[in-house]
Amino acid sequence: MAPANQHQAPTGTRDLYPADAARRRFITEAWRGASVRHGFEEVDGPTFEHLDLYTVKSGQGIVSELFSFQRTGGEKTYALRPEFTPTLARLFAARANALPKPSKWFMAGPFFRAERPQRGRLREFLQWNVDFLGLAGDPKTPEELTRATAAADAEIIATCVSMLAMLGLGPREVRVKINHRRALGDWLGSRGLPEARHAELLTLLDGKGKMPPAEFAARLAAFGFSPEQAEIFQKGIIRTTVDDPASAKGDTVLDLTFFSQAVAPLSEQLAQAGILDWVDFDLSIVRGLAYYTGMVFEVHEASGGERAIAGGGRYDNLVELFGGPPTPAVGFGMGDVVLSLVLQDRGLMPTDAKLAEAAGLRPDVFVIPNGLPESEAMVRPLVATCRASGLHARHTYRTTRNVGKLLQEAGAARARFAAIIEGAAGVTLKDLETGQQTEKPVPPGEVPARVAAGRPGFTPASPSR
RNA sequence: GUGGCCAUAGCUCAGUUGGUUAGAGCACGGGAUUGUGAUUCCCGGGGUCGCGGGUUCGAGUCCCGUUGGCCACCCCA
Repeated sequence: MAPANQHQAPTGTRDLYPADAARRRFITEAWRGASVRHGFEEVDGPTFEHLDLYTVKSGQGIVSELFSFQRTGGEKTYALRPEFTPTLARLFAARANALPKPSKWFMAGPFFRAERPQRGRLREFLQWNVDFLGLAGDPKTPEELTRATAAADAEIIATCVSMLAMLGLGPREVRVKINHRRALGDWLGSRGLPEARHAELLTLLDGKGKMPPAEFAARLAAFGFSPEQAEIFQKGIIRTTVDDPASAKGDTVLDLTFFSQAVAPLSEQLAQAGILDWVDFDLSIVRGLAYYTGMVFEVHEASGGERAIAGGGRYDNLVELFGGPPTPAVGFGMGDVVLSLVLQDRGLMPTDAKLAEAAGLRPDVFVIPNGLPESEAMVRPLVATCRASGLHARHTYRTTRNVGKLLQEAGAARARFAAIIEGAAGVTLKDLETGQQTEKPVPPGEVPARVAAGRPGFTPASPSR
């Protein structure tokens, strides 16, 4: 793409020009806002770790999927972080005794995976991670444990939903698909499926979209499911209500009573959070075969055309695996790539002008000389005075002395005020939104205060304009 | 790692069976216009046509390789 003496960005990375950086900020600020509203505190870790940290959980097979390296002359092998959970577990394990229970943490930052880019996937991306570590109320009885677990699970899902809602997405645009690993496993066991074959079935469920329905049904038959039952799995979605959490009870084709009862406490909590109408219970949500021990969920665009917007679940064994005390935990991750695609496709990404305003990038004042040499000499001092007062002040870099052109530039920069220097007579302040301007020039020294006050004593603009 | 499609200005694209010095719109800069954000008009900077090789009197155009992009597979923590 470029001549030999030029450089290009590595595969799967992005260059961010001002408008791109503004869009990225829009997303990260929404992440941060939802996290803070729900009482999560920000943490972070290194962007690279010892390679071993990632093989503990995922095995050696993971190595080919990540960027690993050694320092020249060094012996230790590092890897750019492909996910946050191992770092999170490491952080929590190191100070577990001193940390409050529960601890509610979030982070947002860059992650790296050495995979071939395609729609919704890059090699460098941003990811928002939200985790609820420990449980409220030191539950002792099974009933207390069930209630506290469901409450934490629902809080995590609610935080995710809250962020999507703030961006203008609703239950018609995105669906939260929830499954329950342990309930599914118990149910399969009750049907007589040996535990050794559960993983095999999960893999099959996970891959249902990549094979014809007939093949899916045929392979389910090997697990003792009838074609009618296979169709239930094919559709996947199970409705539950708070009034009748076991509403699938009457389903004689696929007796899901066990499953429905297992997710009833979560349904109740989701209803209390006011987000049950965002949710489908879906037996085909598997989330790989990794470390999830209970509830798992993914957020998908309703049309199903995109990859998952977010995914997560309960991982009660992981902190212990990384050397901490046994700690129940639940969390999720959301990447910026698919989310951006969904927002763009739905027209929910604000215009550049609105992004600049939301990010606080609008200039307070744009200083314009009226063409006299003495006025031009006053531009930089006035700009400096305004900036020293804490104002966002700009001036032109153009050579033109055409005041109309310069006002146009001030407007294009979305400045709130234009300050037209009239030489020794002073400065005319113009409100660029209302078109009003000061009747008589004001002394330069008064400009910062008048701009800051937002009421610089305007009179209506002349009708001649 | 495998496969398909694609690559001309910052962006969107045109470029005839291979034929002179590669074009348009938008964007950007200057001017018409030392005094008020519009409209209009004029002018200008910008490209070794992704890169390298081959065929040919002649290649943006045809062939091969390569790099990059998009899409799918694998995988998805």
